[in-house]
Amino acid sequence: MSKSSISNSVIRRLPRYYRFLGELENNGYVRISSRELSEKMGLTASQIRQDFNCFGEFGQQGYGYNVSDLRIEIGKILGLDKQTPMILLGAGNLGKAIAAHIDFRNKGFDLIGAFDVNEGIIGKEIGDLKVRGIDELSTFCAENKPVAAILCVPMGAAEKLANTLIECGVKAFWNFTHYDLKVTHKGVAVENVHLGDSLTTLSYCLNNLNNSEK
Amino acid sequence: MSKSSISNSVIRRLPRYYRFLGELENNGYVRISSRELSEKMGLTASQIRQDFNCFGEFGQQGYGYNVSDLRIEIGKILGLDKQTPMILLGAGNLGKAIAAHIDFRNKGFDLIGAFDVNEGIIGKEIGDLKVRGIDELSTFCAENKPVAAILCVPMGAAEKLANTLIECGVKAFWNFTHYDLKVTHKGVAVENVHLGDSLTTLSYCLNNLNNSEK
DNA sequence: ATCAGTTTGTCAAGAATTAAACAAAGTATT
DNA sequence: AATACTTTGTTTAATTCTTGACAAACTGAT
Repeated sequence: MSKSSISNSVIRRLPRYYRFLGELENNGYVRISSRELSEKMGLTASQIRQDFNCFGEFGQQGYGYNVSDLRIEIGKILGLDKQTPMILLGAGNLGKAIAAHIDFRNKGFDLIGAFDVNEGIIGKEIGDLKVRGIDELSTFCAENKPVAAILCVPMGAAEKLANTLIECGVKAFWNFTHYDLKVTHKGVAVENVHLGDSLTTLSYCLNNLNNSEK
Repeated sequence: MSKSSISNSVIRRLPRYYRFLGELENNGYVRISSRELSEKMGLTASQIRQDFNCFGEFGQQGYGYNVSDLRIEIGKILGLDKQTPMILLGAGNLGKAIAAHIDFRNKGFDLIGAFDVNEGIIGKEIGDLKVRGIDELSTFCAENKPVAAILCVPMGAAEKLANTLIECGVKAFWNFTHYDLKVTHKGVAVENVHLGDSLTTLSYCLNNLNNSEK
């Protein structure tokens, strides 16, 4: 209720801070200054101090920041102390790979179900989950109350499915479809991934390498 | 040599413009105004006009933009008229899924090889490619001159592998590892994806939904 | 051909983001 | 305990990005 209006730029940097602090901790760092962190991360020390100050005063003059404490604080800000129940929609190549590849527990989520329409996929195992038919979706949601969903379905199915899920109480979408999911409903969070756009951007950068020098 | 210093914000929007223009064309649109496009994309018309103007004058007063022509122009800007040879490093779950899921040809690339260290994976098929052992990498590069690489290897292997590939002539990296690949070498393009950070951001947004209203 | 309406390209104002600067408050060593 | 050094939190300045405004130029209908 307190910390409204954190800028999007700051939010986008938070996961990276969290990641670097974890690595520092693993490498035995107990404390770190904004200057040293800025060198490791390729940012300015000023920006780091200002980012952290959006959420409170975590450092100490003359000392710097306690790595472990700061990491825990940022983890709380990111909601990583929670375990939001999440389901996967679309258990094809990509959905399966994401379910297997991501460490959900350390990202604030708990993957509790997977669904597909393809008869050839239904019943198969993904990790310790069995893929369910999409017809079981509403019953499952009523019983297990998932709050987040991964969308790995074809573009055409995305919008309708998202609306169904919202009716079932889903409040967060991690969207890998080619459909730009809009945040029309209030109180719903959307993260559009768009791997294709990412690769397209790389194409631009590659083809304009020589021009980029000022 | 002409169009230096296009801002990163503009570049990040280009793939989305290209995508939307493709959909418009498929839906039979011949022309579109910045105002109408802005409504569809959720941007301001002013921003769209200024973005396009970074690259030339593609519109016509009183008429708008020709959808097909504009799409082709943006495609050229993005380098999508090329077919840059690309290889995949790490053909596990994620690598396989990406290779299968992405339409490389329409993103300016051509996937010509896949490599792994795991004996259980070497020799398997990914699409029409056979996974090669990593020991074949330098020979393959010498013969086939790949210019881009997808990194889907464990974090610990990323940096060393990237340096090897740069020596082999690779100039663009699509990096899915947890390692933040830095662009130290001049003339090398890097696109770090970091799916974990994306999910972490979603966790933040979900846990701060109520606070985000001003 | 003229005229009302539309839409671009561009300039200038406004916001937002990033960087620099520095006093205040700590640390560490003598 | 005193002094030199370090580093934060915060203010101020610079830069970048976005939006608003409007003349110039075109369309399309009369």
